Amino acid sequence: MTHDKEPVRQRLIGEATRLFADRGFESTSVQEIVAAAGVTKGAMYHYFDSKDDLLHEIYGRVLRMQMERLTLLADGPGPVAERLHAAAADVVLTTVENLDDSKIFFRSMHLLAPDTRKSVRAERRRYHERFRDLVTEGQREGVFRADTPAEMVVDFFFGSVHHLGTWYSAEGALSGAEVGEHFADLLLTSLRPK
Amino acid sequence: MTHDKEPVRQRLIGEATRLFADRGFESTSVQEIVAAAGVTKGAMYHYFDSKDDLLHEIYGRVLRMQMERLTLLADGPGPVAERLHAAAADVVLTTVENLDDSKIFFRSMHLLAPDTRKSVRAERRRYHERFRDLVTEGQREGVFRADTPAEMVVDFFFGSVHHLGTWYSAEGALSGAEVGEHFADLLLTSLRPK
DNA sequence: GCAAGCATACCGACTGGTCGGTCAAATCGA
DNA sequence: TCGATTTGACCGACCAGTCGGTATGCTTGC
Repeated sequence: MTHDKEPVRQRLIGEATRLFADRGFESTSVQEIVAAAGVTKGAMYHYFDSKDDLLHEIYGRVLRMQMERLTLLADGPGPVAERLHAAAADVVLTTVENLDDSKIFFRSMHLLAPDTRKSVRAERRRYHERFRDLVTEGQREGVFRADTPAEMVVDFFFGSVHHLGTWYSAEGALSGAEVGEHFADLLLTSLRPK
Repeated sequence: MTHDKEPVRQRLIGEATRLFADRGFESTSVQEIVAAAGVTKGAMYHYFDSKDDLLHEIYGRVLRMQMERLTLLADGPGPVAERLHAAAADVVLTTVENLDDSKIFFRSMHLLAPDTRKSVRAERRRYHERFRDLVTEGQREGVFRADTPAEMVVDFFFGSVHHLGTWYSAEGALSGAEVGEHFADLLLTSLRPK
């Protein structure tokens, strides 16, 4: 049970993610987290400065991973429509595969300390901008309609992605990859010139 | 100051909405709410059973209003594409005009007592179903593409709507009506048959 | 006189965080 | 090689403060 080989720090992050997604950040006590991880509060405060710090770490992990994958796909070869399609489908897939992270992300943002929140927002913004650049690129080339601001298209799409956590279920009929294909399809279609 | 003519009950709901949207449900104490409304806890617990009950009331108001408007537009005259367009633009507009409600809605759902949450979910579901029926209607008529499940189209669209609270600002360049038009446009375009 | 509409005073549970201490492993000096 | 010393990982008891909620009583208007 507790003789899990996974290091304590990882276990704390893992259990915290599960609990935060389930009950929310504020409704989860530090006591519950450390109990779930099979350690005590002393251990947690040995690895993290505060409960906020723990949450910050969760955000950091997600942001790093998503940015990495987007850069890879966006800077890859092929026409812009294909790259956007791939990036869109991929972000849906990784979101579904880390649904707990996603739930926490958009539910708890406002609970972060102001400075932390600012840095998370900035990181998120860079991500959105990279995505938006794909849209504007296609608009310049004329393969995407240009009468809707690229910024709004991105907000439109990521709204859908962020809200996967409220309805998607791994036990449902559709796999993450399938939803990704559908979403990417809807996005690309909505960008078709008239 | 306190001699506001607005009845205490309304004032409590109003201030609670503002505070919940700002700091979140769990980070807002009952003390803060009653202070903002210029009364004491005795007053609040006279009108509401609990803090949860207050939150429930906020959900109820939003749900009732949105359902009412959707029914009016969906059951109205005109071709289905126009009705869907109108309904989509309208829900964006009302969301933007009640942005605090929207923020609370998707951030605090998981904090409701299980029974309450269940009833909110059910109500929300009926709303989605009415919206979805518009999509299937258009698919049957052949004016919308049918290779994407209507259910998913609805989830896709309402993800975007729900997330308006995270990026839309009344001080921004775009009015609620403008965003509504753009969103409805994107939705209708994404449904165009090939 | 009697509800309805509040205020005041208070309770018990629980919170995030601290702090002194333990214990095994690594490092070091001779 | 081996004892001494330091270090990192972690425990468990304990704060001071805050929370949602309640019990009771006053004050109006009818």
